Amino acid sequence: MSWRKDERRAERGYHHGNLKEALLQAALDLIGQKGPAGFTFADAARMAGVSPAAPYRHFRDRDELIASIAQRGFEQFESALTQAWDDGRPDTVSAFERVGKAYLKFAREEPAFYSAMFESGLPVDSNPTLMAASERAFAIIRAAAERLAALAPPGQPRPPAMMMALHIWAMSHGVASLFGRGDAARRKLPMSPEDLLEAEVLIYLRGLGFPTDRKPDERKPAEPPPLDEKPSGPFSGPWGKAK
Amino acid sequence: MSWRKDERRAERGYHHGNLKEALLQAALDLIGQKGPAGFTFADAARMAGVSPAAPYRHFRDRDELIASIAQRGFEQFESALTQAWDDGRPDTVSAFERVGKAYLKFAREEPAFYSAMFESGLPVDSNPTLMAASERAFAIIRAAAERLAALAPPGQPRPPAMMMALHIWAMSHGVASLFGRGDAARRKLPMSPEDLLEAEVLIYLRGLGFPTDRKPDERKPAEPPPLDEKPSGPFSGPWGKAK
DNA sequence: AGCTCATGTGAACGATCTTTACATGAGCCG
DNA sequence: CGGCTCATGTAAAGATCGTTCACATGAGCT
Repeated sequence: MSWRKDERRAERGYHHGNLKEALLQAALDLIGQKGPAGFTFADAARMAGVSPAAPYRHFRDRDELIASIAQRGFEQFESALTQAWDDGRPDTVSAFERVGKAYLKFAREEPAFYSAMFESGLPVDSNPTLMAASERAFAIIRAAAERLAALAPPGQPRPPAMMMALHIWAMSHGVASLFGRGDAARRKLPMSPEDLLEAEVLIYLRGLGFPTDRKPDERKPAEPPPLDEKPSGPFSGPWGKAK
Repeated sequence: MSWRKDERRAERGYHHGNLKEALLQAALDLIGQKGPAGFTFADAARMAGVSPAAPYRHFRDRDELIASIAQRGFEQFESALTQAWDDGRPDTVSAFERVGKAYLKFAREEPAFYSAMFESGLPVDSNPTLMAASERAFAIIRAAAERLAALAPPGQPRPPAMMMALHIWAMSHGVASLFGRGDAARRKLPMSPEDLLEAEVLIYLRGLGFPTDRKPDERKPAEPPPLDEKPSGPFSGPWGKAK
Protein backbone atom coordinates (compact mmCIF):
# COMPACT_ATOMS: atom_id res chain seq x y z
CA MET A 1 0.00 0.00 0.00
CA SER A 2 2.98 2.29 0.23
CA TRP A 3 2.81 3.08 -3.45
CA ARG A 4 -0.32 5.10 -2.76
CA LYS A 5 1.44 8.21 -1.64
CA ASP A 6 3.88 8.11 -4.53
CA GLU A 7 1.19 7.45 -7.06
CA ARG A 8 -0.88 10.29 -5.75
CA ARG A 9 2.08 12.56 -5.94
CA ALA A 10 2.74 11.36 -9.47
CA GLU A 11 -0.84 12.13 -10.33
CA ARG A 12 -0.87 15.60 -8.93
CA GLY A 13 2.77 16.67 -9.11
CA TYR A 14 4.63 18.63 -6.50
CA HIS A 15 1.78 20.98 -5.77
CA HIS A 16 -1.52 19.71 -4.61
CA GLY A 17 -3.58 22.51 -6.08
CA ASN A 18 -6.46 22.35 -3.64
CA LEU A 19 -4.92 21.30 -0.38
CA LYS A 20 -6.88 23.54 1.93
CA GLU A 21 -10.15 22.12 0.72
CA ALA A 22 -8.82 18.59 0.77
CA LEU A 23 -7.67 19.02 4.37
CA LEU A 24 -11.01 20.35 5.49
CA GLN A 25 -12.76 17.44 3.85
CA ALA A 26 -10.34 14.92 5.33
CA ALA A 27 -10.68 16.43 8.80
CA LEU A 28 -14.43 16.31 8.47
CA ASP A 29 -14.31 12.62 7.65
CA LEU A 30 -11.94 11.88 10.50
CA ILE A 31 -13.92 13.85 13.06
CA GLY A 32 -17.04 12.06 11.90
CA GLN A 33 -15.38 8.74 12.52
CA LYS A 34 -13.49 9.33 15.74
CA GLY A 35 -14.76 12.56 17.26
CA PRO A 36 -12.95 15.88 17.47
CA ALA A 37 -10.54 14.52 20.08
CA GLY A 38 -9.46 11.53 18.03
CA PHE A 39 -8.74 13.56 14.94
CA THR A 40 -5.08 14.20 14.21
CA PHE A 41 -3.44 16.75 12.01
CA ALA A 42 -1.01 14.18 10.63
CA ASP A 43 -3.84 11.88 9.63
CA ALA A 44 -5.50 14.61 7.64
CA ALA A 45 -2.24 15.28 5.87
CA ARG A 46 -1.80 11.59 5.11
CA MET A 47 -5.32 11.36 3.78
CA ALA A 48 -4.63 14.27 1.46
CA GLY A 49 -1.40 12.64 0.35
CA VAL A 50 0.96 15.35 1.56
CA SER A 51 3.69 15.57 4.16
CA PRO A 52 2.82 16.32 7.80
CA ALA A 53 4.21 19.82 7.50
CA ALA A 54 2.14 20.85 4.51
CA PRO A 55 -1.02 21.73 6.44
CA TYR A 56 0.86 24.47 8.25
CA ARG A 57 0.88 26.46 5.02
CA HIS A 58 -2.90 26.73 5.31
CA PHE A 59 -3.68 26.62 9.05
CA ARG A 60 -1.68 28.13 11.88
CA ASP A 61 -2.21 24.99 13.94
CA ARG A 62 -4.58 22.15 14.61
CA ASP A 63 -7.03 24.38 16.46
CA GLU A 64 -7.36 26.73 13.53
CA LEU A 65 -8.37 23.84 11.31
CA ILE A 66 -11.04 22.80 13.81
CA ALA A 67 -12.18 26.39 14.07
CA SER A 68 -12.47 26.56 10.29
CA ILE A 69 -14.62 23.47 10.33
CA ALA A 70 -16.78 24.91 13.07
CA GLN A 71 -17.09 28.09 11.06
CA ARG A 72 -18.18 26.23 7.97
CA GLY A 73 -20.50 24.18 10.16
CA PHE A 74 -22.24 27.27 11.47
CA GLU A 75 -22.67 28.49 7.92
CA GLN A 76 -24.28 25.26 6.77
CA PHE A 77 -26.29 25.21 9.97
CA GLU A 78 -27.58 28.69 9.27
CA SER A 79 -28.44 27.67 5.75
CA ALA A 80 -30.31 24.57 6.96
CA LEU A 81 -32.27 26.55 9.53
CA THR A 82 -33.08 29.28 7.03
CA GLN A 83 -34.39 26.72 4.59
CA ALA A 84 -36.44 25.01 7.29
CA TRP A 85 -37.90 28.28 8.50
CA ASP A 86 -38.78 29.30 4.93
CA ASP A 87 -39.79 32.69 6.22
CA GLY A 88 -42.63 31.20 8.22
CA ARG A 89 -44.49 29.49 5.41
CA PRO A 90 -47.07 28.07 5.29
CA ASP A 91 -47.82 29.06 8.85
CA THR A 92 -45.66 30.28 11.66
CA VAL A 93 -46.14 27.40 14.07
CA SER A 94 -45.49 24.57 11.66
CA ALA A 95 -42.49 26.40 10.21
CA PHE A 96 -41.24 26.81 13.74
CA GLU A 97 -41.46 23.10 14.32
CA ARG A 98 -39.61 22.46 11.11
CA VAL A 99 -36.75 24.52 12.48
CA GLY A 100 -36.56 22.28 15.53
CA LYS A 101 -36.50 19.20 13.35
CA ALA A 102 -33.83 20.74 11.18
CA TYR A 103 -31.72 21.28 14.28
CA LEU A 104 -31.91 17.59 15.14
CA LYS A 105 -31.38 16.55 11.58
CA PHE A 106 -28.23 18.59 11.36
CA ALA A 107 -26.90 17.13 14.59
CA ARG A 108 -27.58 13.62 13.35
CA GLU A 109 -26.48 13.94 9.75
CA GLU A 110 -23.48 16.15 10.33
CA PRO A 111 -22.07 14.91 13.62
CA ALA A 112 -18.62 16.06 12.61
CA PHE A 113 -19.75 19.63 12.10
CA TYR A 114 -21.90 19.50 15.20
CA SER A 115 -19.15 18.34 17.50
CA ALA A 116 -16.69 20.78 16.01
CA MET A 117 -19.21 23.54 16.66
CA PHE A 118 -20.31 22.64 20.15
CA GLU A 119 -18.06 20.00 21.68
CA SER A 120 -14.57 20.72 20.46
CA GLY A 121 -13.72 22.67 23.58
CA LEU A 122 -12.40 25.69 21.75
CA PRO A 123 -13.42 29.02 23.22
CA VAL A 124 -16.17 30.46 21.04
CA ASP A 125 -15.38 34.04 21.89
CA SER A 126 -11.69 33.77 21.00
CA ASN A 127 -12.47 33.88 17.30
CA PRO A 128 -14.66 36.83 16.29
CA THR A 129 -15.41 35.35 12.87
CA LEU A 130 -16.57 32.14 14.49
CA MET A 131 -18.62 34.03 17.03
CA ALA A 132 -20.27 36.01 14.23
CA ALA A 133 -21.13 32.86 12.29
CA SER A 134 -22.61 31.36 15.44
CA GLU A 135 -24.71 34.45 15.97
CA ARG A 136 -25.95 34.46 12.40
CA ALA A 137 -27.22 30.94 12.91
CA PHE A 138 -28.91 31.86 16.15
CA ALA A 139 -30.43 34.89 14.45
CA ILE A 140 -32.64 32.54 12.44
CA ILE A 141 -34.10 31.09 15.61
CA ARG A 142 -34.46 34.57 17.00
CA ALA A 143 -36.25 35.82 13.89
CA ALA A 144 -38.63 32.89 14.05
CA ALA A 145 -39.28 33.54 17.72
CA GLU A 146 -39.94 37.17 16.90
CA ARG A 147 -42.66 36.23 14.43
CA LEU A 148 -44.10 33.73 16.83
CA ALA A 149 -44.14 36.24 19.68
CA ALA A 150 -46.07 38.65 17.51
CA LEU A 151 -48.75 36.01 17.19
CA ALA A 152 -49.06 35.57 20.94
CA PRO A 153 -52.67 35.64 22.07
CA PRO A 154 -53.84 38.91 23.53
CA GLY A 155 -54.92 39.25 27.13
CA GLN A 156 -51.52 38.27 28.44
CA PRO A 157 -48.22 40.10 28.54
CA ARG A 158 -46.37 39.34 25.35
CA PRO A 159 -43.38 37.03 25.90
CA PRO A 160 -39.98 38.52 25.03
CA ALA A 161 -38.91 37.06 21.71
CA MET A 162 -35.28 36.87 22.77
CA MET A 163 -36.19 34.75 25.74
CA MET A 164 -38.32 32.46 23.61
CA ALA A 165 -35.48 32.05 21.17
CA LEU A 166 -33.04 31.16 23.92
CA HIS A 167 -35.52 28.67 25.36
CA ILE A 168 -36.06 26.99 22.03
CA TRP A 169 -32.36 26.90 21.36
CA ALA A 170 -31.69 25.33 24.74
CA MET A 171 -34.39 22.69 24.21
CA SER A 172 -33.13 21.79 20.77
CA HIS A 173 -29.55 21.72 21.87
CA GLY A 174 -30.34 19.68 24.95
CA VAL A 175 -32.26 17.04 23.03
CA ALA A 176 -29.70 16.93 20.26
CA SER A 177 -26.74 16.65 22.62
CA LEU A 178 -28.24 14.08 24.93
CA PHE A 179 -30.23 11.92 22.54
CA GLY A 180 -29.66 13.18 19.05
CA ARG A 181 -26.75 11.18 17.67
CA GLY A 182 -27.26 7.60 16.71
CA ASP A 183 -24.28 6.02 18.34
CA ALA A 184 -22.58 8.35 20.75
CA ALA A 185 -24.20 9.06 24.11
CA ARG A 186 -27.08 6.77 23.33
CA ARG A 187 -29.72 6.45 26.00
CA LYS A 188 -32.90 4.47 25.93
CA LEU A 189 -35.81 6.59 24.89
CA PRO A 190 -39.54 5.90 24.86
CA MET A 191 -39.81 8.00 21.71
CA SER A 192 -37.69 9.45 18.92
CA PRO A 193 -35.68 12.59 19.58
CA GLU A 194 -37.80 14.35 16.96
CA ASP A 195 -41.05 13.50 18.71
CA LEU A 196 -39.52 14.32 22.06
CA LEU A 197 -38.50 17.78 20.91
CA GLU A 198 -41.77 18.41 19.11
CA ALA A 199 -43.75 17.56 22.23
CA GLU A 200 -41.49 19.74 24.33
CA VAL A 201 -41.89 22.74 22.06
CA LEU A 202 -45.64 22.29 21.80
CA ILE A 203 -46.04 22.10 25.57
CA TYR A 204 -43.84 25.15 25.91
CA LEU A 205 -45.85 27.12 23.38
CA ARG A 206 -49.04 26.13 25.11
CA GLY A 207 -47.51 27.45 28.31
CA LEU A 208 -47.19 30.77 26.54
CA GLY A 209 -50.85 30.68 25.64
CA PHE A 210 -50.62 29.46 22.08
CA PRO A 211 -53.35 27.08 21.02
CA THR A 212 -51.56 23.88 20.08
CA ASP A 213 -54.15 21.15 20.41
CA ARG A 214 -54.45 20.71 16.68
CA LYS A 215 -55.51 17.42 15.27
CA PRO A 216 -52.97 15.56 13.12
CA ASP A 217 -54.86 16.17 9.88
CA GLU A 218 -54.75 19.89 10.42
CA ARG A 219 -51.00 19.69 10.46
CA LYS A 220 -50.35 17.47 7.50
CA PRO A 221 -53.43 17.63 5.30
CA ALA A 222 -52.12 15.19 2.73
CA GLU A 223 -51.26 12.50 5.22
CA PRO A 224 -53.93 9.99 6.24
CA PRO A 225 -54.19 9.38 9.97
CA PRO A 226 -52.22 6.29 11.04
CA LEU A 227 -54.43 3.34 11.83
CA ASP A 228 -52.41 1.82 14.65
CA GLU A 229 -52.74 4.93 16.80
CA LYS A 230 -55.79 4.99 18.96
CA PRO A 231 -56.60 8.38 20.44
CA SER A 232 -56.56 8.51 24.22
CA GLY A 233 -59.36 11.02 24.62
CA PRO A 234 -61.12 13.94 23.01
CA PHE A 235 -57.69 15.20 22.05
CA SER A 236 -54.49 13.42 22.66
CA GLY A 237 -52.26 16.30 23.60
CA PRO A 238 -48.78 17.09 22.38
CA TRP A 239 -47.44 13.81 23.79
CA GLY A 240 -49.83 11.68 21.80
CA LYS A 241 -46.94 9.79 20.29
CA ALA A 242 -45.37 8.68 23.58
CA LYS A 243 -45.05 4.96 24.06
CA MET B 1 12.88 23.79 40.15
CA SER B 2 14.07 20.31 39.30
CA TRP B 3 14.65 19.55 42.97
CA ARG B 4 10.92 19.38 43.44
CA LYS B 5 10.48 15.90 42.15
CA ASP B 6 13.39 14.58 44.16
CA GLU B 7 12.29 16.35 47.28
CA ARG B 8 8.80 14.96 46.94
CA ARG B 9 10.17 11.51 46.48
CA ALA B 10 12.41 11.98 49.52
CA GLU B 11 9.36 13.05 51.46
CA ARG B 12 7.22 10.13 50.44
CA GLY B 13 9.74 7.40 49.64
CA TYR B 14 9.53 4.97 46.79
CA HIS B 15 5.83 4.35 47.13
CA HIS B 16 3.35 7.15 46.85
CA GLY B 17 0.76 5.63 49.12
CA ASN B 18 -2.28 7.28 47.58
CA LEU B 19 -1.45 7.65 43.93
CA LYS B 20 -4.83 6.77 42.49
CA GLU B 21 -6.51 9.51 44.45
CA ALA B 22 -3.72 11.97 43.68
CA LEU B 23 -4.03 11.24 39.97
CA LEU B 24 -7.77 11.74 39.98
CA GLN B 25 -7.36 15.04 41.78
CA ALA B 26 -4.59 16.17 39.44
CA ALA B 27 -6.61 15.20 36.38
CA LEU B 28 -9.59 17.09 37.76
CA ASP B 29 -7.49 20.22 38.16
CA LEU B 30 -6.01 19.89 34.70
CA ILE B 31 -9.34 19.28 33.02
CA GLY B 32 -10.74 22.27 34.86
CA GLN B 33 -7.95 24.41 33.45
CA LYS B 34 -7.60 23.14 29.92
CA GLY B 35 -10.64 21.04 29.13
CA PRO B 36 -10.77 17.26 28.71
CA ALA B 37 -8.89 17.47 25.41
CA GLY B 38 -5.99 19.47 26.77
CA PHE B 39 -5.44 17.19 29.70
CA THR B 40 -2.49 14.82 29.39
CA PHE B 41 -1.69 11.66 31.24
CA ALA B 42 1.94 12.66 31.64
CA ASP B 43 0.97 15.96 33.19
CA ALA B 44 -1.12 14.25 35.81
CA ALA B 45 1.80 11.98 36.65
CA ARG B 46 4.13 14.95 36.91
CA MET B 47 1.73 16.78 39.15
CA ALA B 48 1.57 13.76 41.43
CA GLY B 49 5.36 13.57 41.41
CA VAL B 50 5.68 10.11 39.85
CA SER B 51 7.09 8.74 36.62
CA PRO B 52 4.94 8.74 33.47
CA ALA B 53 4.53 4.97 33.70
CA ALA B 54 3.18 4.91 37.24
CA PRO B 55 -0.43 5.78 36.37
CA TYR B 56 -0.70 2.56 34.39
CA ARG B 57 -0.69 0.64 37.65
CA HIS B 58 -4.04 2.24 38.43
CA PHE B 59 -5.69 2.93 35.09
CA ARG B 60 -5.59 0.82 31.97
CA ASP B 61 -5.15 3.94 29.85
CA ARG B 62 -5.97 7.59 29.64
CA ASP B 63 -9.59 6.96 28.76
CA GLU B 64 -10.12 4.89 31.88
CA LEU B 65 -8.94 7.78 34.01
CA ILE B 66 -11.39 10.12 32.30
CA ALA B 67 -14.12 7.54 32.69
CA SER B 68 -13.33 7.30 36.40
CA ILE B 69 -13.68 11.03 36.70
CA ALA B 70 -16.94 10.98 34.82
CA GLN B 71 -18.12 8.19 37.11
CA ARG B 72 -17.25 10.15 40.21
CA GLY B 73 -18.86 13.19 38.62
CA PHE B 74 -22.15 11.37 38.11
CA GLU B 75 -22.05 10.26 41.73
CA GLN B 76 -21.54 13.79 43.03
CA PHE B 77 -24.12 14.98 40.54
CA GLU B 78 -26.63 12.47 41.84
CA SER B 79 -25.87 13.54 45.37
CA ALA B 80 -26.32 17.23 44.53
CA LEU B 81 -29.64 16.57 42.78
CA THR B 82 -30.86 14.37 45.61
CA GLN B 83 -30.08 17.05 48.11
CA ALA B 84 -31.77 19.72 45.99
CA TRP B 85 -34.86 17.61 45.48
CA ASP B 86 -35.06 16.88 49.22
CA ASP B 87 -37.86 14.44 48.56
CA GLY B 88 -40.11 17.22 47.32
CA ARG B 89 -40.07 19.40 50.42
CA PRO B 90 -41.53 21.83 51.15
CA ASP B 91 -43.64 21.54 48.02
CA THR B 92 -43.19 19.66 44.80
CA VAL B 93 -42.93 22.58 42.43
CA SER B 94 -40.38 24.62 44.34
CA ALA B 95 -38.31 21.51 45.02
CA PHE B 96 -38.47 20.81 41.30
CA GLU B 97 -37.09 24.21 40.54
CA ARG B 98 -34.32 23.70 43.06
CA VAL B 99 -33.27 20.65 41.08
CA GLY B 100 -32.93 22.76 37.94
CA LYS B 101 -30.82 25.29 39.78
CA ALA B 102 -28.68 22.51 41.21
CA TYR B 103 -28.06 21.26 37.68
CA LEU B 104 -26.76 24.67 36.64
CA LYS B 105 -24.80 25.10 39.82
CA PHE B 106 -23.04 21.80 39.26
CA ALA B 107 -22.17 22.70 35.69
CA ARG B 108 -20.75 26.02 36.80
CA GLU B 109 -18.93 24.97 39.94
CA GLU B 110 -17.61 21.65 38.68
CA PRO B 111 -16.82 22.30 35.05
CA ALA B 112 -14.18 19.61 35.07
CA PHE B 113 -16.64 16.95 36.18
CA TYR B 114 -19.27 18.30 33.83
CA SER B 115 -17.09 18.17 30.76
CA ALA B 116 -15.77 14.74 31.67
CA MET B 117 -19.36 13.56 32.00
CA PHE B 118 -20.86 15.13 28.91
CA GLU B 119 -18.18 16.47 26.59
CA SER B 120 -15.27 14.08 26.80
CA GLY B 121 -16.41 12.18 23.75
CA LEU B 122 -16.17 8.77 25.35
CA PRO B 123 -19.01 6.42 24.52
CA VAL B 124 -21.35 6.33 27.49
CA ASP B 125 -22.63 2.88 26.74
CA SER B 126 -19.18 1.30 26.53
CA ASN B 127 -18.79 1.31 30.29
CA PRO B 128 -21.70 -0.31 32.14
CA THR B 129 -20.65 1.14 35.48
CA LEU B 130 -20.57 4.61 34.01
CA MET B 131 -23.89 4.07 32.32
CA ALA B 132 -25.39 2.95 35.61
CA ALA B 133 -24.07 5.99 37.46
CA SER B 134 -25.51 8.21 34.75
CA GLU B 135 -28.86 6.52 35.09
CA ARG B 136 -28.88 6.85 38.85
CA ALA B 137 -28.44 10.59 38.44
CA PHE B 138 -31.21 10.78 35.88
CA ALA B 139 -33.40 8.71 38.18
CA ILE B 140 -33.58 11.66 40.55
CA ILE B 141 -35.03 13.85 37.83
CA ARG B 142 -37.35 11.03 36.87
CA ALA B 143 -38.57 10.56 40.43
CA ALA B 144 -39.21 14.26 40.74
CA ALA B 145 -41.11 14.25 37.45
CA GLU B 146 -43.12 11.30 38.70
CA ARG B 147 -44.26 13.21 41.75
CA LEU B 148 -45.00 16.25 39.67
CA ALA B 149 -47.00 14.26 37.14
CA ALA B 150 -49.12 12.88 39.96
CA LEU B 151 -50.06 16.44 40.80
CA ALA B 152 -51.19 17.22 37.29
CA PRO B 153 -54.56 18.90 37.20
CA PRO B 154 -57.48 16.63 36.38
CA GLY B 155 -59.57 17.07 33.28
CA GLN B 156 -56.64 16.46 30.98
CA PRO B 157 -54.72 13.35 30.06
CA ARG B 158 -51.92 12.96 32.56
CA PRO B 159 -48.49 13.64 31.05
CA PRO B 160 -46.08 10.68 31.02
CA ALA B 161 -43.57 11.23 33.79
CA MET B 162 -40.75 9.78 31.74
CA MET B 163 -41.36 12.28 29.00
CA MET B 164 -41.49 15.15 31.47
CA ALA B 165 -38.22 14.01 32.97
CA LEU B 166 -36.54 13.87 29.58
CA HIS B 167 -37.85 17.31 28.73
CA ILE B 168 -36.60 18.81 31.94
CA TRP B 169 -33.27 17.12 31.51
CA ALA B 170 -32.93 18.44 27.99
CA MET B 171 -33.82 21.98 29.06
CA SER B 172 -31.36 21.95 31.93
CA HIS B 173 -28.63 20.41 29.85
CA GLY B 174 -29.24 22.81 27.00
CA VAL B 175 -29.07 25.89 29.19
CA ALA B 176 -26.07 24.58 31.10
CA SER B 177 -24.15 23.61 27.98
CA LEU B 178 -24.85 26.75 26.00
CA PHE B 179 -24.82 29.41 28.70
CA GLY B 180 -23.93 27.79 31.97
CA ARG B 181 -20.17 28.06 32.28
CA GLY B 182 -18.63 31.39 33.10
CA ASP B 183 -15.86 31.49 30.56
CA ALA B 184 -16.26 28.81 27.94
CA ALA B 185 -18.91 29.24 25.28
CA ARG B 186 -19.98 32.57 26.68
CA ARG B 187 -22.81 34.29 24.90
CA LYS B 188 -24.55 37.51 25.73
CA LEU B 189 -27.68 36.91 27.69
CA PRO B 190 -30.48 39.24 28.71
CA MET B 191 -30.83 37.29 31.96
CA SER B 192 -28.93 34.84 34.11
CA PRO B 193 -28.89 31.16 33.14
CA GLU B 194 -30.75 30.41 36.36
CA ASP B 195 -33.57 32.79 35.56
CA LEU B 196 -33.62 31.60 31.98
CA LEU B 197 -34.06 28.01 33.04
CA GLU B 198 -36.57 28.82 35.72
CA ALA B 199 -38.73 30.72 33.27
CA GLU B 200 -38.44 27.91 30.75
CA VAL B 201 -39.52 25.28 33.27
CA LEU B 202 -42.39 27.39 34.53
CA ILE B 203 -43.71 28.02 31.03
CA TYR B 204 -43.37 24.33 30.29
CA LEU B 205 -45.26 23.35 33.43
CA ARG B 206 -47.96 25.82 32.63
CA GLY B 207 -48.20 24.19 29.23
CA LEU B 208 -48.98 20.97 31.04
CA GLY B 209 -51.76 22.67 32.93
CA PHE B 210 -49.98 23.38 36.19
CA PRO B 211 -50.89 26.66 37.80
CA THR B 212 -47.62 28.58 38.00
CA ASP B 213 -48.64 32.20 38.21
CA ARG B 214 -47.69 32.43 41.86
CA LYS B 215 -46.68 35.72 43.31
CA PRO B 216 -43.10 35.98 44.63
CA ASP B 217 -44.17 35.99 48.27
CA GLU B 218 -45.97 32.70 47.85
CA ARG B 219 -42.71 31.14 46.85
CA LYS B 220 -40.38 32.47 49.49
CA PRO B 221 -42.54 33.52 52.42
CA ALA B 222 -39.65 34.93 54.43
CA GLU B 223 -38.41 37.16 51.65
CA PRO B 224 -39.89 40.64 51.25
CA PRO B 225 -40.89 41.55 47.72
CA PRO B 226 -38.13 43.46 45.90
CA LEU B 227 -38.90 47.13 45.52
CA ASP B 228 -37.23 47.74 42.17
CA GLU B 229 -39.50 45.32 40.38
CA LYS B 230 -42.62 46.88 39.07
CA PRO B 231 -45.25 44.41 37.97
CA SER B 232 -46.21 44.67 34.32
CA GLY B 233 -49.86 43.72 34.79
CA PRO B 234 -52.22 41.76 36.99
CA PHE B 235 -49.52 39.09 37.15
CA SER B 236 -46.15 39.29 35.60
CA GLY B 237 -45.80 35.79 34.23
CA PRO B 238 -42.84 33.45 34.48
CA TRP B 239 -40.61 35.83 32.56
CA GLY B 240 -41.07 38.71 34.96
CA LYS B 241 -37.36 38.92 35.45
CA ALA B 242 -36.45 39.32 31.79
CA LYS B 243 -34.69 42.53 30.83
C1' DA C 1 13.79 -13.40 58.60
C1' DG C 2 12.21 -14.24 54.25
C1' DC C 3 8.70 -14.37 50.54
C1' DT C 4 5.43 -12.26 47.60
C1' DC C 5 3.17 -9.13 45.17
C1' DA C 6 1.43 -4.50 44.55
C1' DT C 7 3.45 -0.41 43.27
C1' DG C 8 6.88 2.69 41.16
C1' DT C 9 11.17 3.48 37.87
C1' DG C 10 13.87 3.95 33.59
C1' DA C 11 14.40 3.18 29.14
C1' DA C 12 12.52 2.66 24.90
C1' DC C 13 9.16 2.74 20.68
C1' DG C 14 6.10 4.87 17.66
C1' DA C 15 3.09 8.69 16.86
C1' DT C 16 1.99 13.48 16.99
C1' DC C 17 2.68 18.60 16.78
C1' DT C 18 5.41 22.06 15.34
C1' DT C 19 9.51 24.57 13.45
C1' DT C 20 13.31 25.27 10.25
C1' DA C 21 15.87 25.10 6.15
C1' DC C 22 15.43 23.76 1.61
C1' DA C 23 13.04 22.35 -3.01
C1' DT C 24 9.65 23.07 -6.64
C1' DG C 25 7.13 25.14 -10.04
C1' DA C 26 3.14 28.46 -11.36
C1' DG C 27 2.47 33.03 -12.67
C1' DC C 28 4.12 37.26 -14.03
C1' DC C 29 7.13 40.75 -16.20
C1' DG C 30 10.23 42.20 -19.58
C1' DC D 1 11.14 32.89 -24.52
C1' DG D 2 13.93 33.57 -20.16
C1' DG D 3 14.25 34.65 -15.63
C1' DC D 4 12.40 36.22 -11.09
C1' DT D 5 9.49 35.67 -7.17
C1' DC D 6 6.73 33.79 -4.00
C1' DA D 7 3.21 30.54 -2.63
C1' DT D 8 3.28 25.90 -1.71
C1' DG D 9 5.23 21.43 -0.52
C1' DT D 10 9.25 18.39 1.54
C1' DA D 11 12.71 16.57 4.66
C1' DA D 12 14.64 16.55 8.91
C1' DA D 13 14.64 17.38 13.61
C1' DG D 14 13.14 18.49 18.55
C1' DA D 15 9.74 18.20 22.05
C1' DT D 16 5.96 15.82 24.06
C1' DC D 17 2.85 12.09 24.72
C1' DG D 18 0.79 7.39 25.22
C1' DT D 19 2.16 3.00 26.11
C1' DT D 20 4.96 -1.16 27.13
C1' DC D 21 8.55 -3.88 29.27
C1' DA D 22 12.08 -5.35 32.27
C1' DC D 23 13.53 -4.29 36.62
C1' DA D 24 13.62 -2.14 41.51
C1' DT D 25 11.49 -1.37 45.96
C1' DG D 26 9.38 -2.18 50.11
C1' DA D 27 4.80 -3.19 52.77
C1' DG D 28 2.52 -6.87 54.67
C1' DC D 29 2.05 -11.60 55.65
C1' DT D 30 3.83 -16.12 57.34
